[in-house]
Amino acid sequence: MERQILHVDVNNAFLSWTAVEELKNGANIDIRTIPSIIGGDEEKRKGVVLAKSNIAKQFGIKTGEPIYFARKKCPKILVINSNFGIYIKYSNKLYELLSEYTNEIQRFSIDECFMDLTHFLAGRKIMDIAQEIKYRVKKELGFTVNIGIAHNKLLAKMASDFEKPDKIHTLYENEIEEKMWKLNISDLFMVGRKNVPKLEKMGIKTIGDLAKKQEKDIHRIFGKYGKLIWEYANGIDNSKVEYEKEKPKCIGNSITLPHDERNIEKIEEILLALTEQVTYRLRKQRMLARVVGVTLKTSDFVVNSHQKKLNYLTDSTKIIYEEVKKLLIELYKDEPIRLIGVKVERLEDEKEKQISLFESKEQEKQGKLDKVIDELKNKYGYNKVTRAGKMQVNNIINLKEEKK
DNA sequence: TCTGGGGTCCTAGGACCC
DNA sequence: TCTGGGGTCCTAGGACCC
Repeated sequence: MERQILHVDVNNAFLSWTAVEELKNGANIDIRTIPSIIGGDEEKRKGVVLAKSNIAKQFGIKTGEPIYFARKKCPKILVINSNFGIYIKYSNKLYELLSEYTNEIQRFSIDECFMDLTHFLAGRKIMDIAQEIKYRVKKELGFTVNIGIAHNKLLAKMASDFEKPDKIHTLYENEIEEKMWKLNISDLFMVGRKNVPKLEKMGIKTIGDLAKKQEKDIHRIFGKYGKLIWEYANGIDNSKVEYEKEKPKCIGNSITLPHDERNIEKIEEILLALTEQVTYRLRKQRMLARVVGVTLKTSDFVVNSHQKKLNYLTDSTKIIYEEVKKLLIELYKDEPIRLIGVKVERLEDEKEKQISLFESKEQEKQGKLDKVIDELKNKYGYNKVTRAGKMQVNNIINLKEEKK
């Protein structure tokens, strides 16, 4: 049976949500109607465009580019600092509304959901449901969405990316040639910056050009990735809407520093703050890590990483900090550091842990300490309780509220 | 020009084993 | 002297997404 899939995508999400929040608080201009962008803090060297209004887009401003460029393109642009608390609030509201239509919903990102309505149509036409969702989101939540309708996720996602904003598009198998094949190859999901020039050199300029190539040729040249994008170009995708909440496969925390840093003690202090946040989230997930890693980016944007597989599973702040500190020291070559990152991976459920008869008194003590600190953080707020003593560090590393 | 942060997945090369 | 092949595991790095 053909599946009935929707992809719901919030138009200019961070900017729209900010507009809604501002209007609710009595603002008299709607930032969606002027040249405006949402960006990170330029003073802290996080000055990239995270979202833009449609008018900003007309000036050629692109998501991901430095705010500095955006100002060159449009000197009168209004720049608003990002505020993730707001985004999570509206993301949750959207999710709740969509949940009235099916429980087979996958939160694909903070502003996108896939919905499988195959078993939830209740005699209605899928187009009617999409129209109702679009209307209700606008009326009840105050922002617009694009909705793609198709028989699989890839085509639904491609469809929602057609004309914007506030539009519904279908992309059924018999419409692929007419609606999708004419698009530039860069418009295909999973075809990014690095592979576009390679494909173009092979004479592949549109999605249709890729679709018409021999699968085996693309597979041979690009490996597994080639097979994937060839199938996508032909509208083939059998992946399911993953509506069961999945456990994370890795947890990481990184920060671009306000200034390049070459004082190793300072770097270690930041490393501790990052580790503390990562292990706090790890314990919150009730998971244990087998691999830990450190990433450094130097002032000239060269990225180096070191990781290590432990021969045990742990969620201990102290143990993981000691490991990543060793990795940092191996990695660090007395250069100015722009970014520091910590991550844990090969995660396993806490309950999988073998109960070690030989767990030392020291390990036991650390586990209890972590638990006490976590409880204090939960009670008084993450940044109020910390081991990475210095306020400077606490000020740059903030825990964003978790998604629901 | 000045370039975030959080993820997932894949690949290549080297170590090591039989 | 000059010398296998296959498999697994580990690590580093990179592509892609939003």
